[in-house]
Amino acid sequence: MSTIEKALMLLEHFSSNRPEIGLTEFKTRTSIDKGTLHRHLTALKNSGFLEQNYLTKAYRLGPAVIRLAAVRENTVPIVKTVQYYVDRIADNIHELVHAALPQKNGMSAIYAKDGGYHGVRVNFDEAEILPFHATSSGLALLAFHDDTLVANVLSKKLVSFTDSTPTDAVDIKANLETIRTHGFAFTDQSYEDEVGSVAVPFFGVKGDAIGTLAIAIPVSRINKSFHETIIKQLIVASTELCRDLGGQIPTNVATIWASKLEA
Amino acid sequence: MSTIEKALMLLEHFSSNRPEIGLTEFKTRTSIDKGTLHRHLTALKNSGFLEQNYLTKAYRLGPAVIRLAAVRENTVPIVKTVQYYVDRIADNIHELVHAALPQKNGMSAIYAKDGGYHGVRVNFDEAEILPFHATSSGLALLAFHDDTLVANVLSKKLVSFTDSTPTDAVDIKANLETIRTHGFAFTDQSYEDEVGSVAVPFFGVKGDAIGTLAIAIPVSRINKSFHETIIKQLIVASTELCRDLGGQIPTNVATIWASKLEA
DNA sequence: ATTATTGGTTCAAATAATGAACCGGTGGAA
DNA sequence: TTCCACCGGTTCATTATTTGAACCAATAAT
Repeated sequence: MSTIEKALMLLEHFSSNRPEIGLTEFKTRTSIDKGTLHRHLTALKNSGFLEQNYLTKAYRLGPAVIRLAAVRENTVPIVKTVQYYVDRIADNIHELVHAALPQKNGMSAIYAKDGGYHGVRVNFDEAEILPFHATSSGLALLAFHDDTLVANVLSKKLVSFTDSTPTDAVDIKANLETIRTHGFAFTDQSYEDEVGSVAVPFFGVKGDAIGTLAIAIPVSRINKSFHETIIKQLIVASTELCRDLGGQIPTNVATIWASKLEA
Repeated sequence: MSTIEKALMLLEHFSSNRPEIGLTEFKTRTSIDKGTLHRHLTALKNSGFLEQNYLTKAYRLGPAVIRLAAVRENTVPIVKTVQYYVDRIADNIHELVHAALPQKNGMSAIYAKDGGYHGVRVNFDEAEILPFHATSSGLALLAFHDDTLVANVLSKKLVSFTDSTPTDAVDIKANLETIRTHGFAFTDQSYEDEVGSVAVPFFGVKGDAIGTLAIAIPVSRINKSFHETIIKQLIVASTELCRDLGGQIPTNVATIWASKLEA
């Protein structure tokens, strides 16, 4: 792996939950040599990707990422486009809805809205990395992305988050096949206890999944008719979203989705 | 310079005006060897910082930057905080107002609003890099940031954009001194013909300038009383912004600003 | 059909990355 | 105070990666 990739991997450790990381903490998290780490962090700092808390010396993300995100959003306005649909679904079904994009090691929610006026809410931390194998977003993406990503994900150790987290590569492969035939993914407490989720992919110009729309619900509120309502909403939204983004829904998926909507 | 920094410098070439860049174009823009470039671009692509237009093979910014910006904004919500003040000023004075943060080679506008209902408008491209020496934003930041940045900027070649662009390091240093005594910076067609601008810095916890609030106006509309109105608005907004961000206005600046407001 | 231009690859030579040991400062604990 | 542990940061010989001129393959232009 190139030095560049090694250094950029360091940025993946930051999240809303962990906004600042010191040198020693990085060392324990990565088991990279302290000298090397310091050089990499300094390079990232010099490039504006990190800055240092001048009191604690801990590193946090720097201003360069803001500019880049603005340019990216100007180029491919996914966030802005996605917001409309997430809001719409959230308003309709009164649950926590989010859209996520794939990163190297999982999905990252780019926008979420909790339309709920329920007492029990699903907790949600934007910009957290959602593991591919344990979340409906991740599975929905894997199922409709290219096989190399699937192979890559399954070749690594599959962390268990709850008693229901699938950690067997064969099981997951079978599940991906099911997801392909159904046109959506769902999970039952595989990432967080008491939380189920449903996700559909949305597609890019090549007809490959470039992101997902998903809903997370406390398991107590899931029942068959609600499940069907949710799926229909997601399918409709994803269809319109693909149109907005200039994406192509693969014909087999389009067929499956059409039949779901009729039902 | 480290390989990491060299690779990350490549990202600076992207802007709203230039969202996609091919290998050969990169080569002409950077005069880095094609082999090296390709390796770097591939590393950035593998890390999610770039992705490729699958038809033209040109590179554009990737989804990783979106996640990072979300985390950064969650950590230090500058963009969100700044919007309120930019909007307020724009609504009051009906001109193009923007807030900018320093990047490696200039300022980058993170938010802009054109409050104008004038016929002649200043053109503005968000996420463009505004050179330090030719814009009021850049000068305002230099004047109140640490001296190493000033030395760094002045040691490089100072590009001329118009007939009025200051390109002499001594002149600029003198101007920075003036800016420090006035508490604000202004330029007259030094970056674009027919456009003048005024900027004030805002400060971080250490009392160092971490960004700027600025206004760009067609020179035809500038006059003394308007100039004074603008400066007052900027000073008030920056003061409140510093409070919101937990920043410290250096005492000498605070004194200067207070006297301006009384006038 | 030919040429120019594109993105991408190769491999010996040149250079930068690495990491064990080290430094200096800070904040307890004895 | 003295001691120790822990922090961020630095050094320099060893090692591994980066580099770039030449090359390849595919596409677009003439």
